[in-house]
Amino acid sequence: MSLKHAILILLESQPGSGYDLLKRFKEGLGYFWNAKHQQVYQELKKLNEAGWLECEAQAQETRPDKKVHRLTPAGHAELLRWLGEPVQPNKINDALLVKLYAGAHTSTDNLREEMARHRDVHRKTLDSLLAIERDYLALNDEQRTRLRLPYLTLRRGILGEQAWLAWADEVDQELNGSS
Amino acid sequence: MSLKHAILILLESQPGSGYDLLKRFKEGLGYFWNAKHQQVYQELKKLNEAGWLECEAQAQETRPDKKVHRLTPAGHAELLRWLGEPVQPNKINDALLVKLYAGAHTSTDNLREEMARHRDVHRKTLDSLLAIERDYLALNDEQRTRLRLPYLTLRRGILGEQAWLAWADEVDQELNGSS
DNA sequence: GTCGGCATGTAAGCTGTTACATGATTGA
DNA sequence: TCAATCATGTAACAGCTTACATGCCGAC
Repeated sequence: MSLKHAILILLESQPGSGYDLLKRFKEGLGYFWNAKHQQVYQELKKLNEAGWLECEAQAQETRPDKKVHRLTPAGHAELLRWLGEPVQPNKINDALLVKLYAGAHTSTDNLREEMARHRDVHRKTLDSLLAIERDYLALNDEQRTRLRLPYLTLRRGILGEQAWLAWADEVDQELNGSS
Repeated sequence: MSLKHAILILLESQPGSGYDLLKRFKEGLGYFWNAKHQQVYQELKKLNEAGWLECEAQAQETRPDKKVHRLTPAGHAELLRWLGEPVQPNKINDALLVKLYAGAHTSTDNLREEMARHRDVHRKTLDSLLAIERDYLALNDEQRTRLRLPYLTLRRGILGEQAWLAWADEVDQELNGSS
């Protein structure tokens, strides 16, 4: 789908190696697009073969060699083409909800533990998103204007996680009210 | 992942054909687990081979023959095993956010149109979820108690869609404020 | 001396999508 | 007569995960 285009976006603003990309995923895009290192390296290979990237080996003194990838004009054109095309609405496949749906076949304790595990994950995600938001809000006007669209994606994360946690409260109330 | 288990859950409460399952997906589970007919038929084949289902052909007068699948004891055991096991938190891959993140490379109009398209989809989903909720709330106590866990999954859908739409308002404000 | 970070990949397998394929019946 | 519903599949491909594989450097 759009891992290809996520990579093009990241390399458009700054050329880099597969390893660099993985770090950038963790910092920003990774909150709404996941990729493991194996997939990134494979995708980079494909993007090079397609002529959207070019690659230059860069020797380093103390570190292993890097392969620095940068967009070609064709890659830039492809990115613009993709941006002009409608994206498919997301399909959701949420195993936790499948489990809850069938929860009558298992114990309430089991469900409560499962919810607690997931709540921790969502709580931590929300905390780190809020920390990023604080940093953003402390920037000057010019920087905030430049980052206004990435900031909107951050807001999506924040509102989404808050809604998840509000839902988790409803679930806990229901599970405790009738244990 | 858990398409297998979603199918086991649906067949646990009521044996049925692949076609029946697809209808049931559309009515309930489909709001948080998607599957095309091709995948369902293939999965049914695998589940039969694994010994979790058994299958009986059922001739019909005016309609094509049906293959009715039902859980075996091994299938039931597998379902219980899966329910006792923690599920992985969802990974999110949201192409719309990727596009918005890179929105500086395209026009504001393009982004506004994209948002409008997605807003329609989410609005319609929310409406149908709210309609299901109204039906649920009109049920008697006994029925509501029986459906309380599926109802929680419905609530997840409702809260999630409402949060999405609230976010879309923020986005529109930002996109219109600086067109 | 061991753990985490830097840096890159291959290969097998599972999951999911798209395209192709068929054919009857019912209602507008 | 045209579209929708019923009913089932195969085949090729794309996307993603898991396991395997290597090796150096710096900090604690």
